[in-house]
Amino acid sequence: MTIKDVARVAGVSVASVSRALNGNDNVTNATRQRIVSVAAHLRYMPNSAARSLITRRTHAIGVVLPDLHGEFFSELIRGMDCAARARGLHLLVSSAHGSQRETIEVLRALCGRVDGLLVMSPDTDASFLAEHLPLSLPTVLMNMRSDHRFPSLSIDNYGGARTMTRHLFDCGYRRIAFVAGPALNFDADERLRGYRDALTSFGPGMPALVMPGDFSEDSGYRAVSRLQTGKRMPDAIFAANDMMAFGCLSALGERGFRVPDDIGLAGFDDVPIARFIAPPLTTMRVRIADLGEAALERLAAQLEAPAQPELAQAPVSCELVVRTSCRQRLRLASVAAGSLVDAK
Amino acid sequence: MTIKDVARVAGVSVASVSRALNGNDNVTNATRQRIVSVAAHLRYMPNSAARSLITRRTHAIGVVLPDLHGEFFSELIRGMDCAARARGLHLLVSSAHGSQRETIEVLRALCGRVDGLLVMSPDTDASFLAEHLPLSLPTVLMNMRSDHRFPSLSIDNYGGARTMTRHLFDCGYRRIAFVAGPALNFDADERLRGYRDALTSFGPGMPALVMPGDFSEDSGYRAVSRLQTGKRMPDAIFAANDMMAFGCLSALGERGFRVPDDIGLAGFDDVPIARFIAPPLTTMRVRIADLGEAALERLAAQLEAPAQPELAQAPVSCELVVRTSCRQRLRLASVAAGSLVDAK
DNA sequence: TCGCATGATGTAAACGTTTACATCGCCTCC
DNA sequence: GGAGGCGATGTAAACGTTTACATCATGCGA
Repeated sequence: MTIKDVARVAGVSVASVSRALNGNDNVTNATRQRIVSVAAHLRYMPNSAARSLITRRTHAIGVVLPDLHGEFFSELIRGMDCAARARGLHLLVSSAHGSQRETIEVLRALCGRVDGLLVMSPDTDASFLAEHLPLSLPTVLMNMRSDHRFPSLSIDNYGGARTMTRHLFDCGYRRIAFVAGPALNFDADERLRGYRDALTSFGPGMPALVMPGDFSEDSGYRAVSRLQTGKRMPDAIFAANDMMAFGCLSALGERGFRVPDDIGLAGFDDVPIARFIAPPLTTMRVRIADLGEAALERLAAQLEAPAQPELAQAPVSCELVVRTSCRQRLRLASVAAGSLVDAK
Repeated sequence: MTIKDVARVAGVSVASVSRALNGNDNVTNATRQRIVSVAAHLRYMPNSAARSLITRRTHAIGVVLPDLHGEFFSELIRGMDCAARARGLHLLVSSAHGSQRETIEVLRALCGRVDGLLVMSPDTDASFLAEHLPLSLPTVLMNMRSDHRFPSLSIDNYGGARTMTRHLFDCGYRRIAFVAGPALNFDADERLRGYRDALTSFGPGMPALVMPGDFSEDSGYRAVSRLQTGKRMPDAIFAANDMMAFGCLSALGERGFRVPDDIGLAGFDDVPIARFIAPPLTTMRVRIADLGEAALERLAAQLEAPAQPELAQAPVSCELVVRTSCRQRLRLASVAAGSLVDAK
C-alpha cells in the first residue's frame, strides 16, 4: 500500500517509483510502464500527508463563508469548485456563523491544512483577520472592505446600484427612495453609495430618501410603513436586496398601492423567486459563480507566482434585469447606460 | 515555527511540547503553562500533514455531491458543516458533474486525504463506487440505492409521496396523476413507489396515471400537454418535485384550468419559491440540513467505532405543507395520517 | 541510609514521501 | 582503448509530528 511495496514488487527503488509516477524526472520508458502497471494493480494511492510534509503544498484551499443559506452559497461554491478542479485544487469549506470568536477558531483550524484562503465575511473588518492569520498564508477576500494586506474581489455593488438608480430615473421616476442594508455591511454600504452618487450625477436636486433596513424581508415591510408616515410617498422604491423588495411589495399591497402603476419597485441580487412574484421584480443580477471562480483564480495565481501585483481586482459586474415592477422606461436612448438582460 | 522552535525557546524537549499542547500525557503544570505561553507567543501552529502522517487521521471528511445548484446543496452542506465542526472535522467538498469518469477522478483525488466519505450521486449505482474505492475508507451514502457494502441515509421519499397521495385522496381527489422524475434516479423511483402504493392502499380501483418527467420545469409543462391528449383529465396532479409542479402550473394556466378549483396540484421538496407562487403550492418539505447532519454523524460514529451495526438508517422524514394549490380536505379525521405543518 | 516505585522529562524511531547527491554502466570521442 | 560525459537508477536525508522507551530525580518505606 505504500511506495515501498510498489518499489519492491516492481523491483526498483522508491525513488524510481516516485519519479515514474510523478512523471517528473527521466525514467526509462520500460521501467515507467512496469511501475505504473504495478501501482495500478496494487491500487496504490500516494499518501498525501507525507507528500504535503515534504513538498509543503497541500493543494487545498480553505473557504470561509458566513452562514450558509440560500442559493447564493451553492453558486459561490460551484464557481470555486469548477476553478479549483481545473487546477487540481481541493476546497475545504467552513462556515463562520457571524461571531468573531468562531471565525478565529475556523481560521486557526484551517491555517495549517491549506495553501491559501478565500474569505468572505462582509460584516467584519479585514484588519482583524491579519492578526489571526500567518501573513505568509495567501488570502483573497471576497466582498469585504479592501485592505492593503490582502487582495480583494467584489461584486460591483456600487456600479450595480448606480445603474439601477439610473434606470429608475430613465423610467421617469423622480422621487426614488432607497431601503438600505445593515450598517457596516460592505455590500450594503457600496449599494448605498451607488444610489447616492447616481442621484448626484443624474438627478441633481432629487432628494435622497434613505430608509434603514437589514436585508430581511421584514425590514422592507417596515420601511414602507415608515415612508408612509412622511409627508409625501416616493414614486419608486429601490431596495438594497430582493428580500427587502418582497417585504416592500407586501406592505405596498396591503396599503392599496399598485406596483408599478402607483409606485415603482426594484431590488438587487435576482434571487430565483424574483421572477415568480407578482409583478416580477426588476433587479440586478449578480453572477455569484463568477465571483467564486474569479476569487479562486486570483488565489491560484498568487500561489504560483507569489508576487502580488494589484491588490484590488476589477469587480464582478452585475446585469440589470428589467421585469415589470417598474414602469417602462421613457427614453430608449438611455438603454446604453447599463447592460441589459431580457426578463425570462 | 515548528515544534522544535517552541521546545528550544521553552527550554524543553519536543516531546514535552507535544504532550503539553495535546493535553494528553502528564506534564507539570508549570511546564505546561510555560510551553503554552511560548507557543502562543510564537504563533505556533502544528503542521497537520506531519500529524496526519503519524496518527493516520486527517480529520477531514470528503463530500461528493452532484452538480451544485440551488438551495438544496447549501442546506446539505450547512447541516454537515455544523455536525462536522462539533466533532472537530473538516469538509472537503467536491462536485461530480454527472459523468462517471469524473466521479471516479474526484473519488481518487479525495481518497488519500480524508478519513471518510459522504457520497450523494442519485443517478449512480453504488456498486461501481466499491470498485474505485479502498474498502477500508468509511463511506456513507446519501439518497442512493442501499448497498450491502455501505451504510446509506435517505430522505423518506417513499413515505412522503405516500403521505401526499393520501392527502390528495383525503381532499376528495379521485383521479390523481403523477409526474415522475428521471428514470434510474433513486429519489424519483422512491417517490413513484410511494404514489403507487398509496393508490393501492387508500384508493383501490383508482387508476395510476404516471407521466414521464425529468425533474425540470419544462418536463412538468409537457406532462400537462400529454395529459390533455388523454380522454379524460385527472382532477389532481402530483409532481415528483416542485420545479415540475411549476411547469404544470404554467401549462394549466395557459390552458384555462384554475388551480385548485378545476384541478389540484402538489409538489415535493418545498423549495423557497413554492410559497410565493400563485396559488402557493402544497408540497412535502424535506429537511435537507437534517440529512446532511445525520449522514455526517453516522460517518463520525463509524470512524470512532469501526464496527458497522446497521447499514440502512432510518430515513429523514418529510413534512406535509398544506397551502392552497389543493382543495380543502373533506374529512378532518384523516389529519392524523401525516404530520402537518401550517403554511406560512 | 539504601533500594525502589513513581512521575516528569528526554531520546529517538517511525510515518511515507521527495529529492539532492552518489553510483554505475554505457556510449562517444579522441 | 581509455577518458569523460551523460543518462538511468539507487541511497539516504529531510519534512514535523507522535509516542514507546530510557533516563533521571524525588520521595517513601524498610
